[in-house]
Amino acid sequence: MPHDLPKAYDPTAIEDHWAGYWVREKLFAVPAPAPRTAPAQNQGQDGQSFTILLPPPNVTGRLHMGHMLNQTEMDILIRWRRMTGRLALWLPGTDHAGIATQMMVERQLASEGSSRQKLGREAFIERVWEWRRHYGGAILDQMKRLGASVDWSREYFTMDAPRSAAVREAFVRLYHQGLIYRGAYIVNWCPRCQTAISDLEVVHQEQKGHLWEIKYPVLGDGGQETGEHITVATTRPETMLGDTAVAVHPEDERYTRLHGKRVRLPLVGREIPIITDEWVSRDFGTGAVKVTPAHDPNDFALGERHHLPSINVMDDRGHINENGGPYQGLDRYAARKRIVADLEAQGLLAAVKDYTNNVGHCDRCKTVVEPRLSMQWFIAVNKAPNSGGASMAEKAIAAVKPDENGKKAIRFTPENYEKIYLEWMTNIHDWCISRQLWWGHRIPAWHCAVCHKITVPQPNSTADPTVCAHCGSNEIVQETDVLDTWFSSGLLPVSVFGWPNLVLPGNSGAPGPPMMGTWEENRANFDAFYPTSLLVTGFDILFFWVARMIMLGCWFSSEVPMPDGSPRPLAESVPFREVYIHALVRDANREKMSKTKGNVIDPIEIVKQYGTDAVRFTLASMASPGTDIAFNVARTEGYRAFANKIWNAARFIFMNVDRAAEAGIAAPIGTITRSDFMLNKWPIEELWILARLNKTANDVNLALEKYRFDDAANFVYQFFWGEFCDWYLEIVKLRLDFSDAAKKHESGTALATLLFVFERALRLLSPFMPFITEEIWHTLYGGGPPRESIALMSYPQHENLDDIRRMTFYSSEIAMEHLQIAIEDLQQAIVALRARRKEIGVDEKVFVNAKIASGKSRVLEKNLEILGNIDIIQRLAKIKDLEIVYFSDRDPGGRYADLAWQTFGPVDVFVEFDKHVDISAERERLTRDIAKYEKGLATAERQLGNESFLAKAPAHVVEGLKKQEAETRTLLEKARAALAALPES
RNA sequence: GGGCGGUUAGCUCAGUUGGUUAGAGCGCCUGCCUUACAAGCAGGAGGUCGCAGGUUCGAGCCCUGCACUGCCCA
Repeated sequence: MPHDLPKAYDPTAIEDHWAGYWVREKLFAVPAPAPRTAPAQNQGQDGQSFTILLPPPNVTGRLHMGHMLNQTEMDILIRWRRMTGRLALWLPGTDHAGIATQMMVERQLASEGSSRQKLGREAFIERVWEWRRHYGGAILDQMKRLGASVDWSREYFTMDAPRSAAVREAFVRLYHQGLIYRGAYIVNWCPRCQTAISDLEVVHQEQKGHLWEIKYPVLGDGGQETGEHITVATTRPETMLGDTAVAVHPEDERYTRLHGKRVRLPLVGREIPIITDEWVSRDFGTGAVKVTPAHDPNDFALGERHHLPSINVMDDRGHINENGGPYQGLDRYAARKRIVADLEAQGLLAAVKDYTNNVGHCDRCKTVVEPRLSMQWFIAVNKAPNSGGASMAEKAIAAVKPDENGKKAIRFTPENYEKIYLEWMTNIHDWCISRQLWWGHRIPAWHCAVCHKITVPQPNSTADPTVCAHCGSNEIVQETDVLDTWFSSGLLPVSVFGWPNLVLPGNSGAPGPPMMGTWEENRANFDAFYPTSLLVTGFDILFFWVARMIMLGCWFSSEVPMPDGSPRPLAESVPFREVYIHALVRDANREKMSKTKGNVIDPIEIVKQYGTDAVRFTLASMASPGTDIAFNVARTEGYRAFANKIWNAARFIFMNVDRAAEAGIAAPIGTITRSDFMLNKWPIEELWILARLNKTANDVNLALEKYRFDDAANFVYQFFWGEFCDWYLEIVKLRLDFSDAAKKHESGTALATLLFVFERALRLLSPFMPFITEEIWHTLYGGGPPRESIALMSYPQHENLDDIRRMTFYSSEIAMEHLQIAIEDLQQAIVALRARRKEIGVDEKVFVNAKIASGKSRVLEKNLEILGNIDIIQRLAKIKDLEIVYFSDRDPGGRYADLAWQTFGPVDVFVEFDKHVDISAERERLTRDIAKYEKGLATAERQLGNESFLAKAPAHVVEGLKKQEAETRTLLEKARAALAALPES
């Protein structure tokens, strides 16, 4: 089997193939567990499943760097857990994204000269569905291309039939529990989107504006103007049309005499009272404020307290309405101009001051939000349900707060998000869930034209009501508002596993809503996969989505009994057990990526240039919890080089497999074939690399447990490149001589170990770089791999070492440590020889004679180890004859003044060469060294002379410092002697 | 206005409960196309850990103040 691999790794040549293969072969599909049969069996309870729900991207979206980071992290974790033997399920899907999608289609209609109004609601919705069928899969296709190991057979959409059924059932249940109400409240209104938006969808931005001070004429008892004025300050003068009071602080002495008086509202002529309220800030503006309950949340609260009327002066486009008299029809900003001008003309404008304030903008379209009074639907998050018990917010707090034993049902990483979450949830306001859109889940409530009451279907009913539940009239029409998109995505953790079908009584054996499966299947899925194990997401949707999933998930899952039939406790009703919050991906200059700045990095473009694996590795290696990622392609270039390194290691290995085959040596993969267990028959590099592989596996596993993607990636990188390639491969070249029949056994066993380690290293790397490892792994098995994919193999674990230990005399930790020291000595000797060669200008290619001297502090056996491996030193440091001597031999006078020798840490080296040493360079180097040693020695001596230190510091610290002091002293002596021995120049 | 975080090598970041002379990748300098790899190999330079105090035998890490900077909430 010849292995013809191109010299440089070309990811584009293989990635599409494997991405398609993984999807086509359904490698990551997790079928529904066997349906549960009574009595209850315990299917998902032993912690063996590992489930992640993909934060659903907007159906209108294109993959950006944030998605790629998010998905890379999830894919690493799910691939890793799958390889460690867990039943690993990753559920993909998309979000119908009410406003965004509607905007997208409206824009399309506009370009055709049409509009949604012209089309009508029904046709418009059909048009959106059509749009979704055409373009809605784009972002998931990108995900497929990036190799995300999700179960595509379980793909969901927040508007599909099962999810719609869940939304309807959730709404009606909450309504009948008294937790959903309709009322006129101040909401954030977007005049462009023509819908209410939640507090979270408003982004505040500092903006330079003005503070207008307006004089309101004070009226006397008879209603006549007294000639006196009260001056109010406002940033939005146009809202004065809706003023219903002027408010001052009760203790503000400037206005005491005006308490109880009335003023005439300029331009409008309405008489309104002056009221007192402690909310008014005496320092703001003039200390007197106008009160417009219909257009400001604070004023609304004030109006409630003082029973003021609310006068809405704007329509849904932000234009002045019929209540604005002569200003009717004007846009809010045009009205502002006119009103200011008119006030000025009447001499009622006292002042105009520059003022910077925080203005709310619509998160979607950046239009300035208008607080506006309107009829909306809300969830009462702080209210107990009719049946009694905790409120939604209380449950959501209990799910995160440590209980009396310090246990948490949901754990956040990084931990500080727990505090942020609890802070928010403790101060949460009722959730406005209605949106004045057409695209979305239409609210299942019917208005009666006769009695004006609302009819909401009973739970567990699929039919829509035909008559009013209160008066029996058949003149009922369905509410036109739709639900907030986050309402449906908040239900996902339960709706993807068959809620509500599995709690509807009497449903056993009957099919649920379309696409939902049977009650038994739903139940089996729920038992196996709920609660999900982990949620990986960005902090930007902590409140939007994470918090809402916790609220809704805890609420609705609590009625699903445990597999054994017992009631579900809070710890088992949470939607996920862990939340990992990742950071923001910024550009190389740490700037937030934005379309307007033009610094957006398209992950697909980068992937095309460098390969998916390299981009994934970049993100992983920088994904330290809590730190933003400054994405720099220089890093990606480095990891493309890493992929290339692995590729070429594979080429080297395949070349040797081929050579061995020609010599009639078969090399089995995955077994170590040493038949001779004698210690001295085990080459030092084999034991060492096996130990390193083992240690690396351990480190990587531990790092991933803690979501330390950066550490995990770096451990693998360091092992593969710094240890496997740089040292082990270079050393093993000595053993791979297949031409010599006498060495057949040795070379065959060396190759077997090489293959053993390489194959495991590929598995170790696979979750991080799935494409290249899959490709090489399949090639390694020459078309007959033990599984369909490396991703289905087991992940290397620490325990593997026990087998190796049993096969050798390295049966103790101490022996392994000894081995570690021995190889380090060997490496140090090689590094020292190479450095010395460089210092004295030996040509890279030339083999020279050399000597090494090691100190008495090093144990004799170590030197023997080196002697036994002298060929390694010779090869790696290009040495002809190597002599090992002791310090006493190398320097009989004890003055260390022999210029031909140089000290490198614990070893002194001598390299035979006829060229002269560069005296000035040598002097510079030695002077620098001496300064460094002197400083180190002074520090050490000061510490060791301190009695408190000796008394209080732990023994190993004192011990270490003493040893270090002695070593530094020797190095200093040597350096001083060498400097003194330098000839004058 | 309230709250949270950050400041460590030229750049981007690690640094576990305070403990021996602070690490990595990239970049930089020097020399090499050594038949796995120039997307490579070998060697090397580079940091008074934002500033000022304090606690301690000992501080990048703990405390106080200051400066700069980012984010969230109102």
